[in-house]
Amino acid sequence: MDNTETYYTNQTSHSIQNLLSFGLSIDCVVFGYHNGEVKVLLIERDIEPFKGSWALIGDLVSPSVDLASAASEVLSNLTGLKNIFLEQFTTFGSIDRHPAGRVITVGYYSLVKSTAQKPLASSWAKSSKWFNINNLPNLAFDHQDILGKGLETLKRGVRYRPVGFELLPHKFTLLQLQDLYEAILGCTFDKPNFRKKILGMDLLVPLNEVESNVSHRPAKLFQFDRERYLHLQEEGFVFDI
Amino acid sequence: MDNTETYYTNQTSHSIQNLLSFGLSIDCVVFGYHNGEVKVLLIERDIEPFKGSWALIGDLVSPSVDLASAASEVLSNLTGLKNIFLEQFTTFGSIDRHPAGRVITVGYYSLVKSTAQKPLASSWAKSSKWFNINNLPNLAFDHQDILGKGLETLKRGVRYRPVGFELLPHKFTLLQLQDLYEAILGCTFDKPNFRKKILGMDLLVPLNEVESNVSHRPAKLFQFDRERYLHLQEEGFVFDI
DNA sequence: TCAAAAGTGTTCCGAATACACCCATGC
DNA sequence: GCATGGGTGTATTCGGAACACTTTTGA
Repeated sequence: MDNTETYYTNQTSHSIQNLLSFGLSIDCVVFGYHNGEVKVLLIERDIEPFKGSWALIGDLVSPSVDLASAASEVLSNLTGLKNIFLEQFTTFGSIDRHPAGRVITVGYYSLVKSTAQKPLASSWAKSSKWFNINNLPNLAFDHQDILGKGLETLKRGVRYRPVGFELLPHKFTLLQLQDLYEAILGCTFDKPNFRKKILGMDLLVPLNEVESNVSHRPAKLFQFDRERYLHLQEEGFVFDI
Repeated sequence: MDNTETYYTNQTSHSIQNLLSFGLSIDCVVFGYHNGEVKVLLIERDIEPFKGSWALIGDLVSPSVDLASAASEVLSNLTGLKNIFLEQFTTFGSIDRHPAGRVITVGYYSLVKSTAQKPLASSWAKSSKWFNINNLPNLAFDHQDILGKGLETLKRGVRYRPVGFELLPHKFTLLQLQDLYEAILGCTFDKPNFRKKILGMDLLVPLNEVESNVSHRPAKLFQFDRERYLHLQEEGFVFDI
């Protein structure tokens, strides 16, 4: 890796230092859902810069690991969360976005099935907390922008792909599903029509189970059938709410 | 930028070298359209590695310029193209994607109004050429993947946002527009219905001009009204073909 | 007058909407 | 019984698909 200069002769100033002078980090917007509220997991920084500020789940990346693995590792190191939905959206590269130097960050977003447990395993963070997306604190770095873009991505994604189920327990009622969509998209749906539409897709498996401990008629529980979705998708079906 | 170590104490091996050992590049999938064919602009590499191979419009990025500016510069340096549609899609970060070391690349795609002119201004490339997207040569690096992802992004984008117009001349006929959509999406549309739908959106301004030199009834020319689109968008209108 | 493409109108069908209504459970 | 949410059925409306048709030009 000595004379990378020769690989790109049209740029005049590609010394080795220039070629190698980027830091790379990953910032992950972790979304959760509980009691009708869409939430984001943030950590409180216990170190400078932005000590005491809230921030996204993020860290620098080691050059020895590829991007997708790095994202999983960051998430698992800082929260203990593994094997959950994790997808790249946008890369942020303003010159001054990190006070320590030029750091590019790749934005990921993640969807968690339950916000009940405290997901922090071990980290340099003082604490972690779920925040309602409509009531966020000030964030470190440019994390406000990143979170905003991530939320946009979620809103778009949830309409055309069956990713909403990643935020619900495996077994859920149709009303829970509808409430989730209403919370994310900020609108309301007609209950009978929502049922017809979602059941008509033939993607939900009705279970022989109902809610319990509710002071009204208990609702049937359903489960998302991923195999079925993949099969339908191959035939040209497109999920659309 | 001496002791970045202290900023991220949960990672054990963040020496300065590790923090700073990423190369950053931009690869841009430049799309064009001509005579019913969707095309991609490629350059023939005149230097190692992959000398003689075709590659996307791409180059290393200097740490002193931000990501969006870098993308414009790469495009303009290698093709002379300026002020055209340019948008980020995905970032690629496999460990071994560049033989010279760890280089992350941010994928952009660009839409060009005419593939008629030879867009190469000056570069380290032997030549440049427009290739039909259905008849591509072998590509350098992981550019096959990047191009594929870029094409996916274009297909999705063209359906829900009025970006198709970026590939047509300012004045165009409805059939040209329809042919463009059919070429990109790989399907056919019913002519009367396509007209009704697109005109019903109220986004096209009919000009007092017609085609010339055609051996049939000349078609009216239209123009895309961007102001109108932005206005409608604010009212909640979503472009959809 | 013919070919070729521009451009219009009309019917039909299915999906989305808007509601009205009944059902099961806890208190 | 009654409050609460679960669950079903139906009439209406709207947009898209299919397709038949007329118009205008060059050769």
